[in-house]
Amino acid sequence: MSHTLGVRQAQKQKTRRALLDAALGLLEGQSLSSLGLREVTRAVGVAPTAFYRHFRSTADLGVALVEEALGSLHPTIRTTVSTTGDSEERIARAVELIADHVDAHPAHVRFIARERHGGVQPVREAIREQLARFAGEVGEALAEDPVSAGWSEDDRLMLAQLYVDQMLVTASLFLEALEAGTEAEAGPRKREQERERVTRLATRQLRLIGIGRRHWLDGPAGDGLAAS
Amino acid sequence: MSHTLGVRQAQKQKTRRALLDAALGLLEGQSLSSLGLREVTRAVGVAPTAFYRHFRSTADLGVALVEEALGSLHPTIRTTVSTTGDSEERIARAVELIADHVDAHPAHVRFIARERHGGVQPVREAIREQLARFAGEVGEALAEDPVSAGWSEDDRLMLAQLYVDQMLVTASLFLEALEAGTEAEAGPRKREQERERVTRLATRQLRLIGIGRRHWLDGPAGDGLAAS
DNA sequence: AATTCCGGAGAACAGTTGTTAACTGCATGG
DNA sequence: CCATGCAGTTAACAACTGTTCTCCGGAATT
Repeated sequence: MSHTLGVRQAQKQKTRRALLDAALGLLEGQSLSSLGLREVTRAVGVAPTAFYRHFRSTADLGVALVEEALGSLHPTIRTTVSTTGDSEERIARAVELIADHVDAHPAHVRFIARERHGGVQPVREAIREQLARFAGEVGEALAEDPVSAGWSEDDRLMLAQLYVDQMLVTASLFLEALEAGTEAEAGPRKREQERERVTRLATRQLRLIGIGRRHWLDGPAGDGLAAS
Repeated sequence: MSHTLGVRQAQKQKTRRALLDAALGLLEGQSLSSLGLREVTRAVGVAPTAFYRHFRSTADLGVALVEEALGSLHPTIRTTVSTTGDSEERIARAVELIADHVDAHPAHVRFIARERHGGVQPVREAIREQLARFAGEVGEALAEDPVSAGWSEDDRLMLAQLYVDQMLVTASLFLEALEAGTEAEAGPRKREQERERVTRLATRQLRLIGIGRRHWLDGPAGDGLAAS
């Protein structure tokens, strides 16, 4: 099997990595649709034409970045959702997991949030596809949870999508909190505060959704309260 | 009062409008950070330098677009949230209102979704500010709703933010549904189907949130079910 | 050991970009 | 009616873009 890959392909993948990393760095201050091919190669210290040996265009590179940012996340999400324990504990663990992920890979998170609705169609498509996979997997995990016993698959999927979107919203908030501490002199003091604020907010939002989930099958007339 | 504005300023606002409209059109296929000043003026049929008579930069134009897209939406949202009636009816009305707004102003919706996390900081800021105002107003409206009686302001605001984010997610889905019917031969048949699908999805998600809302104060141990 | 393969370099292309300066014509206010 | 103000024009600038073609050197294959 893995026969150490040869000096040739090793170097190739090395500059490929350099291109991806440089692009990700440059994308902190702009969107993909304005990222120039030359800009990337210049940052790496390589000739513009070398770019074509790895990607057809910057859009192509963007799709590769999507794979890198979301592709390896599927097992993590699966195990997080289908973990056992008290409802409160599971929420706390999920929120903490999101916060840690944003801390570890802020550029990836920013890239996904930015390009999900960005100006490059193939990239939007790639993100949509990955998120749909997430929703499908969360939906499957919900099927094995007694709280969702008796739910139709349609309902499980609508909740799964709610969870996935909520995850993205929360990740984006954590990212903003991270950046709030990088604003000149504001210092890591405010960053900590903001992080705590987002944690509390996301936790309570997930809690409310969880409550709605537990009473979903109480019956259409079982809510006992008319609104106003 | 309004003394017919003079021929001079009338013409100025006319080209200003043309610039804004042309930019909005061009932004359907790219993001603001890649929108060129010359590109806009060329689309209008005006000299590049004329741009400076109206905006300092394309970022400036973007901020103006944010105002235009969200500024006039505050009264609509306020009345929608604090409308009376059955919970189901209110949800249906809200979803329909979102769908109609996307139909009427698709370019505005796409712009906001795209630039909310886009590469131009002042525009992100402007959007964040408007959405925060929305959340605040929804929070106030919730205070006058008996369903949220006894809620802390903090809790009202966390629900309001959940509603606002959910509104944006739903609007974005309706926009995708709209575009699904513009893909070559797919025809308005699929568009209608997709629109119905999104309507059903958003309705049930709001329903679940509403259920969670009604049971929010049932007490921390009142959920009667342990999760797995 | 000789030959093929291929990642990267170099130079050149036509076209684009934002910004400056000095101008023109016309509605406006005195 | 004349002088001012100002939206829009014209021309030019240096810098940048994506893409093509030709070439080089060294690893990979035979």
